[in-house]
Amino acid sequence: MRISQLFYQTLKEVPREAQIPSHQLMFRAGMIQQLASGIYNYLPLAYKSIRKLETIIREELEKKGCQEVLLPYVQPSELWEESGRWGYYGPELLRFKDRKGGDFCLGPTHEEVITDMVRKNLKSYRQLPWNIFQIQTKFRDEVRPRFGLMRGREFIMKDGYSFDVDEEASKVTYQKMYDAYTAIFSRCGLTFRAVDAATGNIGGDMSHEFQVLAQSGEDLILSCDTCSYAANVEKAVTKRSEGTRDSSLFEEPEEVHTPGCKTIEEISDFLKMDASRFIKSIVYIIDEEPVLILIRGDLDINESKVQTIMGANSVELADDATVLEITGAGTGFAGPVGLKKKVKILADFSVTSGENFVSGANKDDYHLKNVNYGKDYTPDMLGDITFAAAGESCPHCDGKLEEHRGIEVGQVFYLGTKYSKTMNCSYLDKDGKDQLAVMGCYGIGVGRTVAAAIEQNHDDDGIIWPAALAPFEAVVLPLQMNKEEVVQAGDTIYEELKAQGVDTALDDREERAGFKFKDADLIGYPLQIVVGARSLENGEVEVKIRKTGEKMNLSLDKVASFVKEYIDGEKAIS
RNA sequence: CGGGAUAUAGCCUAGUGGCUAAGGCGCCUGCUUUGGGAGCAGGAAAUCGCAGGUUCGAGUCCUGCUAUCCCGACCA
Repeated sequence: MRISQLFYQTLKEVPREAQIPSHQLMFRAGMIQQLASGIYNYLPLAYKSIRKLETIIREELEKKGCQEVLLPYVQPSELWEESGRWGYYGPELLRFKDRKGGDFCLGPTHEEVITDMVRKNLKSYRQLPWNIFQIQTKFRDEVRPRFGLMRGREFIMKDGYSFDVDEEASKVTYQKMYDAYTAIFSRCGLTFRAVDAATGNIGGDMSHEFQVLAQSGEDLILSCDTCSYAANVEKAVTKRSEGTRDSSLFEEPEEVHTPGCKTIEEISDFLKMDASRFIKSIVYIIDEEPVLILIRGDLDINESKVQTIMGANSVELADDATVLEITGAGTGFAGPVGLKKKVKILADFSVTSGENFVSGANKDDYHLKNVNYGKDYTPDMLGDITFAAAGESCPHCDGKLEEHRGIEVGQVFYLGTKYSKTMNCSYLDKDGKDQLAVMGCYGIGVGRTVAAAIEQNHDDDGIIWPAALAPFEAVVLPLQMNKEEVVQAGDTIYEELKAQGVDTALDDREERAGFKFKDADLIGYPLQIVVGARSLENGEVEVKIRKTGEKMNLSLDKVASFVKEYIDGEKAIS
């Protein structure tokens, strides 16, 4: 590619909107343009990187026997009603009507469509396994899109779905996909961790996220400093169980007047007691049923763990009216004592250690002192529903958990029969009996992975592309465009590199040397081949390695082979 | 959805009720220059987010709307 013809423009300044390095740099390097909140144009440089990632994805998936399709991104409501998700998928699902008044949505994911497609073709166990994927634009009307390609509303995603005869076969497929993902992100030259993940409302009961480690990551992950355990903070567990109490220390409950003290902070200040001496009692609506959740005052409820423990589809806070109806008091004065018959109670292990807690009294402006687990109340369910934290023990070994920030670039789910059941996707087994297909699903955020690569690889001057994702692997920079021999040498090297199969750009613009250097650093070509009058006198050019800043002089006849070798070496790193 | 902020040329900004809306980056022309975003001279480019209002006079004040960003809640 001759850069004089490339559709792009680099900028010295960034719009105020761009907040994180990948967004700023992609903007400055002329890779993306915003069209609306969370919706972007991909310019040639960005799309080249995206296509390179897509190629890696295709190669690795095809090695595992996956097949590529392309499904519609406009989907009829009927399928979503069948799976039940039309009802409880929120406004994130962009819905609209066609001219006949029929309900449609833009696909945020494709479980429904793929399951429908497969069930129409699936007859016999002999056909399975099937593992089908697509790379396509998705739309999710995120409440708060941000950070450029990191969290867009419209984004490119690879989504794949597997269909197996039974759980055992499906778990083999899951492992294959896990391995494929590991290979994909390794080939991209990314530093990442595969972590245990929550399954959210896509359902299923086993999942890993692939997290690229980066400061600006939106996800918090915990990993063991000793073994391979790593998990999203939503899912991370630590060694926890029911605690112990000394019942000889139990005192009788006693009401205490606490006017206006609704939050743990207020009541803790008012009574001059530490937050850990309180039981936080919060009413949730879990699958339309109220549940009172208890946790120690200094801890937070991990809704994801609640969802898992309850096997629920939705977990949300109850509104004030519901709280009043159930507890007989305004929000802020709920407590477990005396509510046993009115509402189901879920307690965290944290309330089972120690004695004489303070909780709400289910009476406006009153709290109850000396509340004891097992004596004054007994929850219906007990479990670990708090967040794990750095410094706690690893659940698998004696190590300690440490904290990292991560960007979720991929996720694999074991779905079981969640969708094949509601949508009746079945086959006949050897005995002629009807069986449900067992499914898995597997996603990669394509644009996000490219952005994550930049988050992880940049400096003050610009992007430092891993060779595998670089829009161009090398750039040739003729410094004096008015000198025939420089232009000639540049052209020759450029042609040689292309002939070697190196994806090369030639900066043939009538610009000064400094300008070309700045642009090359910003765009982040892994190698810069500097053709200048000075070194050309010795029959040499200078090669700069963007990653290390290292510069070396090479004779003209050695350049192409050096570049080829270097790039191949970089791309082989995994 | 709650809280906060912003909206002036393609981009970054100045403009604090009063003359023709100013500067930098970028763009075009010419000259000069050619190893780290050069210099000089000239030029094009703005319905000051939209609508209404206050005022002799509004980019500037008020109201409404829209869009964008930030924090939080949310997020297969």
